[in-house]
Amino acid sequence: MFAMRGSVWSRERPAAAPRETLSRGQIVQAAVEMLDADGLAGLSMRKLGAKLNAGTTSLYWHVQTKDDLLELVADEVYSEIDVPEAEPAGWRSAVTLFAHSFRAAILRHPWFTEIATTTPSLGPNAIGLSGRLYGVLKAAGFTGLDVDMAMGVVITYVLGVTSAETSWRAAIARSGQSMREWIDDATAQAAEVTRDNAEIQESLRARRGTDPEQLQERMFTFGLECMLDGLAARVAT
Amino acid sequence: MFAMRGSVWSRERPAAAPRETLSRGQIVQAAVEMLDADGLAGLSMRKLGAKLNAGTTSLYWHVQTKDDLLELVADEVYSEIDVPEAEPAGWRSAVTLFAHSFRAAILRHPWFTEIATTTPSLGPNAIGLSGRLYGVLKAAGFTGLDVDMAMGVVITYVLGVTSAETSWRAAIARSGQSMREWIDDATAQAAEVTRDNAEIQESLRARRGTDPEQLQERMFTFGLECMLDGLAARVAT
DNA sequence: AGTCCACTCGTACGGTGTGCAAGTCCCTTG
DNA sequence: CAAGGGACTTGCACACCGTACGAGTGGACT
Repeated sequence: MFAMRGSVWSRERPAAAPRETLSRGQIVQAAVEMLDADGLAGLSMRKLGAKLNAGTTSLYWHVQTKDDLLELVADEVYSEIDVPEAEPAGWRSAVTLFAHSFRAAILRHPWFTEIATTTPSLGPNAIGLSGRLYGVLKAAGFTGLDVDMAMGVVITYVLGVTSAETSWRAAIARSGQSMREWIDDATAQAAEVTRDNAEIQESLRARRGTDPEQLQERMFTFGLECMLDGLAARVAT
Repeated sequence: MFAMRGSVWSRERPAAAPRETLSRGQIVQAAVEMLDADGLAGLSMRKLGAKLNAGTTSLYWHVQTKDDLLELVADEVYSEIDVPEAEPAGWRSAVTLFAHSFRAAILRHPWFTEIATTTPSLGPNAIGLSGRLYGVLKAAGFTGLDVDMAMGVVITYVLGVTSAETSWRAAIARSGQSMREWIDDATAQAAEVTRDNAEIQESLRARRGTDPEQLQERMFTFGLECMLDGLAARVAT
């Protein structure tokens, strides 16, 4: 042929350029985007393949199963969470910041709770995070099993509260109603069931009108403070 | 034919017996049994129909959608939970008993967490339970929003901790390993990732051998006590 | 030039939830 | 007793799912 070996034309792309290939990181990242956009129920291997311009089953060379992928994706979220050092500001402040950072990450990725409450977190980021939190609590003066328990209790508290939060946000989104409408309906339903309890009726009426998102955050810190009070009472100063 | 009208044979069943028909309660009960046996992933409308000797789509006359059925089924769990009165033993004891009763119910129906962290609980049993808990806390001296927050915080704490617990139990069951093996593997994995953190290494080594189920319960009450300490400090005596 | 291996992908299988329209039974009314 | 109507059941079909499998392809090595 015309092009000789070594001529410019014979290798438009650098000859050594390895074939463009899918990678695990690429897949995980695309999955995160898709989850953020469509939620857990909206993620399918077929759609994910299409989004990456790849055949559906190509993904299965890089990832054993969809559940495995979800574990990878969940571990990605842990990488977004801060665990400050205990040093200058004290353990209580560090744990508080951690908790808020955790909550913020979850609210950015609401699908996270569904995965995290279903499969244990054993990815490197999750374990690394535990390690740092462990350090903070140990430095705070907790000893023996108390370190593990304090850690577990804080983590699961955050997960529990935010699960509740994301679940009703999702329910509202599913219903197609506005938040206001949905809450009014739910309150009406509650009122119906508890119609013989005057106190609750009054409380339901009283709470109407307060911003639920803000209320949710207040509750989060309220419970966190309670928890931390209890922990503080159990640490040898 | 031989049998005359009115003879015993012509109507084995009392003639007026209305056609045997599916009922919502029947469906819910069968679903609970199936869930207890096979977990959430093991429940399908087809299998449920078969179990009830009914066509699959017959169920859809009594229940709008599978998700609706799951809500009904979850609300059934709430009916198994005790909320003692605050009266003789004090609010703290009542809430403690409630929390343990809640946890016990969840451990009996591990699939519950997956539903409860996904969809808000608005069924009559759930709301009724909230009402009673509300009464306890109000009687304890909480006022205004604090009642709601205290209630929410306790409920979500229990849900959070037990979610973690059921999730690793399920993971073990899925893996086919024994609990001991699985934990050893997980610990090894954690050790690998945190290999440069001497404190954790030591802690991991120390915890090997303690019964994880018992440890889980200790952690549950540990966190609960912390929470209650914090709450106690916030209630006007 | 030939071999090997990392990687891709089309096809197919056995499931899933559920909309739809036809059917069956019983109770009520004429 | 006949006819009508509504409560309830059901088979079929659709669109979608996760993934096992085996054939294919391209680049790097010998």
